[in-house]
Amino acid sequence: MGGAKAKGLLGGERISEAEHAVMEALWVRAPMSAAEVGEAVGGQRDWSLATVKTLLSRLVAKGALATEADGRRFLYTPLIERADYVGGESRRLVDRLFGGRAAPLFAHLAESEALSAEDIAEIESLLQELKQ
Amino acid sequence: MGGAKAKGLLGGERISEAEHAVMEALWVRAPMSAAEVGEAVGGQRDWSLATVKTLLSRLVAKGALATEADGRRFLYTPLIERADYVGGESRRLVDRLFGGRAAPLFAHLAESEALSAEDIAEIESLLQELKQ
DNA sequence: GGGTTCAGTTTACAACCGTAATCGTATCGG
DNA sequence: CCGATACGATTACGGTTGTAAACTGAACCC
Repeated sequence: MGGAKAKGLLGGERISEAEHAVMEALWVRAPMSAAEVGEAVGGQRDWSLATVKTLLSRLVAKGALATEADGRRFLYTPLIERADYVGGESRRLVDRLFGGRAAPLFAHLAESEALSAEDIAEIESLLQELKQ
Repeated sequence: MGGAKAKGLLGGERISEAEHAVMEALWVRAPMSAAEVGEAVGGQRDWSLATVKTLLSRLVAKGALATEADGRRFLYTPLIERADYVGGESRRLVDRLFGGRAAPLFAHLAESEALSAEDIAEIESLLQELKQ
């Protein structure tokens, strides 16, 4: 289900951190107008509407968002799936810091107490599934 | 073992990706001169020595490296530990993409086949330790 | 001891990022 | 019909990053 070959971003353009916040809003609900996106991210970041518009434009330019005209304005919709983005970023980190192996990442998270009891239980059951 | 209070980078300066490659070289062996670092990273990136020097200077400015005079040149040594850097970056990713929970990260890595059989075995034994 | 060499420092410069203000124009209310 | 609005597009601008050349001063070799 998606992620297999869907490369996303044409040419390997990367999504910046601020842009990512905009994507998150649109992954929650889409399509949305610029104003709606501004309102949606308003809780997290303190951006002027102008800033949101700039980010939306850049994301469209990067091929991460599609626009659909709705009267005099645009509605924006993600062109890449959150799962693909998240997977890509995770992989990048694992590659860059752990030589592509996930186990050391796990060890680090565990060591730094970033794992809650629920996390551990959850991961355990995931492992059970994987082993089948 | 380190990481407890060793904050690293003064003021929260971030290490860029290119700079990180330099840090990796110095985490493997330190101290090293600029020329030695250039040689060490030569395999990975195709940088001119000038580029390496720039990166070293920036890292010193950021408080990530210490310099020690050795005749007419400097020897560079990391001021932050790799474990701290890696831990911080991992945490940042988990916070940004998974709301701070590590389990979904694993779900993603698992789903995207980023987990090898060894990874799974290794994580399993780590889990056993954690549960004690 | 004067040129060559080597090392760090300064300067460069385009792309990208965060953050916006301004501009131009289509629309809407009166 | 006209001014106020609401939008997207254009322009801005300082900081960071990647990548490197030019500069400068010290050390070393004839």
